[in-house]
This record gives sequence, structure tokens and C-alpha cells, in this order.
Amino acid sequence: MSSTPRISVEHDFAVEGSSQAVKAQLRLRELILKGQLAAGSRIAELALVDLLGVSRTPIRAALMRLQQEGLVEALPSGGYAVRTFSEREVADAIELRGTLEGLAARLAAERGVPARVLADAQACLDEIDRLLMDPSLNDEVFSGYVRLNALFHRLLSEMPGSGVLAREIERACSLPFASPSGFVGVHLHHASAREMLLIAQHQHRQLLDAIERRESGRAEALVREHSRIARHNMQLALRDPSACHMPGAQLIRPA
Amino acid sequence: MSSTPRISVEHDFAVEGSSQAVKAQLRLRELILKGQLAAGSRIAELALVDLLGVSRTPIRAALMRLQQEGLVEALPSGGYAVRTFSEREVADAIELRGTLEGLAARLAAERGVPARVLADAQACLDEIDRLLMDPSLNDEVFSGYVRLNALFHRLLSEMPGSGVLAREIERACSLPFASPSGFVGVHLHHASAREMLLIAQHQHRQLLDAIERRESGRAEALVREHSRIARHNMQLALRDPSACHMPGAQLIRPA
DNA sequence: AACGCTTTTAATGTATACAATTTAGGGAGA
DNA sequence: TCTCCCTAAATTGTATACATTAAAAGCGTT
Repeated sequence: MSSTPRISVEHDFAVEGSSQAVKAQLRLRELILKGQLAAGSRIAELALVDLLGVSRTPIRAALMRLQQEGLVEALPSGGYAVRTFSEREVADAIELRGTLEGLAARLAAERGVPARVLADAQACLDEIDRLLMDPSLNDEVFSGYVRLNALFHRLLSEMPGSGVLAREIERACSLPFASPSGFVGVHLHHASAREMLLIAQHQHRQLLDAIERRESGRAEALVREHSRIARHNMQLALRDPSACHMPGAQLIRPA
Repeated sequence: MSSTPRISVEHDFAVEGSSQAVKAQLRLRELILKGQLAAGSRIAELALVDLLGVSRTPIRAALMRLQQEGLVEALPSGGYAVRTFSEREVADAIELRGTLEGLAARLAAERGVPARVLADAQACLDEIDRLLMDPSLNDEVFSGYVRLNALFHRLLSEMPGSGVLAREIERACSLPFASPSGFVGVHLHHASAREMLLIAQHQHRQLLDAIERRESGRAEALVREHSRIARHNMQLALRDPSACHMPGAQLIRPA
């Protein structure tokens, strides 16, 4: 890459060095996504005190934040429960993300993007190209793709220079199956695995081209179509849940 | 109206009968929007204890919720401050709402809308028509318009039957100047006041027609154009701030 | 007089005790 | 046996005390 990405991915070691509330939030999210808290079940705060080793105050703060993220829902009688999602809700969340990213792409094309950000995005796509030249698609290559794909989408959300929109997109991506890299690993052991990534990468290239040419309508349409891949992958994953080892997949209740 | 609206507007008397945290949230929001807490200033929790008469615990909960609403921002050194908005941020928030409502309109047209909801929306528009027949446009008529306009947009957000999307739209409307009725009172003492409302109402009618005819592209485009009225009103308001008595207007910092 | 350091003050983050509400369980009655 | 109600346990909501950290004021030095 031409420059160091300014936004780093969350790492587990970030759990240390922050406030107890943030620690609790990260640990709780991990517990929910790994399925260690039964989907749909009530979350007892006292149980988390023993489990996380912090008092109820930061736990309550973490639960409120996770509610805003959408991972837990507030019960009418008080307290929280691990949220579950219907197939339609997942599809809607993906559609929502696609629409928001489409808005970002349109505004980026209309307003113009700083050369530095465009260069970063180009370098990110070059990096993905380099990865996809390897036909083996082993786990290392794959996790590299996931990281770079997330980076590209993050750069896209920053292109219009709108904090309001960037925050909204980040919110929409907080659910793992709504995020750009959510269902990307569905075909991993499937023949069409590499093909899908090549198609997605082609859309990445066309999108960046449209933004550079200030073709806002084309940019928006491309992003929306791009999000359909995630939706397609989701439908595949629900047909064969065993092949889907995405964190949080058990939160999706079968139809 | 043909049926009682199932969603009521927030009333002040709802402050009683809820939890202390909700009371604090509503009271705090009122304080911020009325400008009783200086824009951009830090919010001392202990000061709110005296001001609101509740302990710090529900106050902290309220502040976290208001942060998610966007009215306050977390300071890096801890605590919160009353948030301020640039003109561009306000414009982006309006554009965001327009885009989300556009998605709702498109999905409503594609999926179809329950007859009951459509009837409610029609009745709501009829009611607005009846109001606009009065050429005087006094305060009572005007506040009635604001209420019915908010109701119509609420019905729109529910039309696709997507909780995910409805929640997101509600979030986007939580900022008063991003909400559908935010800047609607700008022309109140202006010659073009009634004209603008008539134009907006025409767009309402066309939108509902498009949704009923399942013309999703038209429906989405209409809603986006509809949101441009709010943007236009905002620009008018910033030219003549004295005429703008919208709650929270002082949170917008001049360019 | 201006800058920097130390000390003091005040504010937030956290833990815990208490109150109020909810939920589960058991017993009496139909 | 099922239902309803009443009691008791458990859980959440709230208040408050404590700890930790940031802000501010005062003092000394340059």
C-alpha cells in the first residue's frame, strides 16, 4: 500500500488499557457472537459479573451500547436478551448497508475525493488483485481478503468527508452478517469461491472508476448491486448452515 | 381519519410514569433543544443531579442515549458535551433521512403495503388537505400540519414492514432539524409559506400513488426530491436565523 | 511577566448497597 | 387436574460512596 491505513481493525489486545465498560462491551460481543450466550435468552447481569469480573455498572453500560449495535434487545419488563434475526431482517440489514454505502458513493462522486484517499483505495484494490492471483485460496489468503475488503469499504465510507454518514455506515456494519465481509467466506470450500471474489473485485474497480469520473449515478448503482452479493451469499449460507462458520450465524433463526 | 393512529406523538406528560432514566432523557433533551445548556459546553453530571433531581446513574444512562441520538458527544477525556452542527452536517443529516425514507418507499412499492396502512396514509393526507384549505395559516393550523406531516412520514417508515429500517429512520429523525417537520416552520411569516406546504403535499400524494401502483423507482425518487424541501428551508433559515424558532436551532454553528 | 511544576480541587468511572418490580413457585379452591 | 392467587426469591432500577483521573489554581523559577 502507498500509505499506512489510518484506521486499524479492532484487536483483542485492545481489551486491556481501556475502561471497564469497553472491556465488558468487547468481551460480551465476543460471547454473543461465539454463541456462548443462547440466542434469544435473557441476559442476567449478575451472571455477567461472575463471567466478566467487573461490577454491574460497566456491564449495564456495555449492554446499552450493544443494544444500539443491535446485538441485544431491551425487554419490556426490563433487562436485555440476546437478539435473534429472521432471514428477512438480515436481508434488510444488508439492503440498508448497501443503500448507505450507495449514498456514500454518490456523494463521493458529486463532491470529489481527496487524492490521498483515492490513492489508498487504489492501493487497497491492487493488494486484493495480488492476493487473488494465488489460485489456491488458502486460509491465509482468504483472511487477507477479508481484511482488505473491510478496509476498502471503510475507505469508501470516508470518501464523501461526512462524519454523519460515516458513523451511520459504521452502525449498519456493526452486525457481523450485515458487514461487507460478513458472508464472504460462504463459498470457501466451494468451487465458485474464487469466481465470486473476482466478480466482487471487478465491481470494486468499476466503483472507483465511477467515483473518479464523477459519475455519481453509476457509482451508487454499482454499490447497490455490489451488496447483492452479500445477500446471495446469505441465502446460500442458510441453505447449508454447516458450511457457514461466520461468528454470529446462530443468531439467525431458521424460517 | 378512518382509524386511530397506532403511534402517538411524544407528549410531555409521558415524563411521569416512566423510569427515572427516561425522565432524565426527555428533560435533558428539552434543556438542550431549548438552549438552556450552552452549545458545545461540557455537561457536568453533578449539575444535572441538582437540575433534574435524580441521581447520577439514570443521568449517565440518559446521556448515553442522547449520544446515540446525536445531541451530545463523548469527550475523549470522559464526560459529554452539547454537540454543535455545521451547516454541512445538517445538510448531510437531511440527505441521510431522505435516502432512508427513499429506501422505505422503494421497498414499500416492491413488497406491497397492507391496505390498512395505505388507508391510514390516505386519511392523513386528506386531513392535511382539509387543513390547507384554510388560507389563514394560523398557529393552530400550522401545528396541526406539523403533527400530520410527522404522522405521514411515520406511516411511510412502517410501510415496508421492516423493523430494521423503521428503527434506522427513527434514529435519523431524532435530530430535530433532520426530522421531516424540522424546518417546516421557516416561512411561517413569509408570503410563500402556504405555497411550500402545497408543493410538499402534492409530493405526498404522488408518493402514495407511486407506492400503490408499485412504481418503486418513482417512489424512491419522489421521496428524495421531497427531502430537498427540508434542505431548502434550512438554507433559508440560516440566512435569517431570527425567523427560525425551531427548537435546537442554536446548535447549528454559523459558517 | 511568562512559563512550568506541584498541589489541590473537581469531575468522571466504578463498585456496592438498597428499593422496587418482576418472575417463579407453591398452595388453595373450583 | 387445572386455574388463580399469594408469597418468596431473584432481578433490575436507583442512589450513593469510593477510586481514579483530568482540570485548575497557586507557587516558584527563569
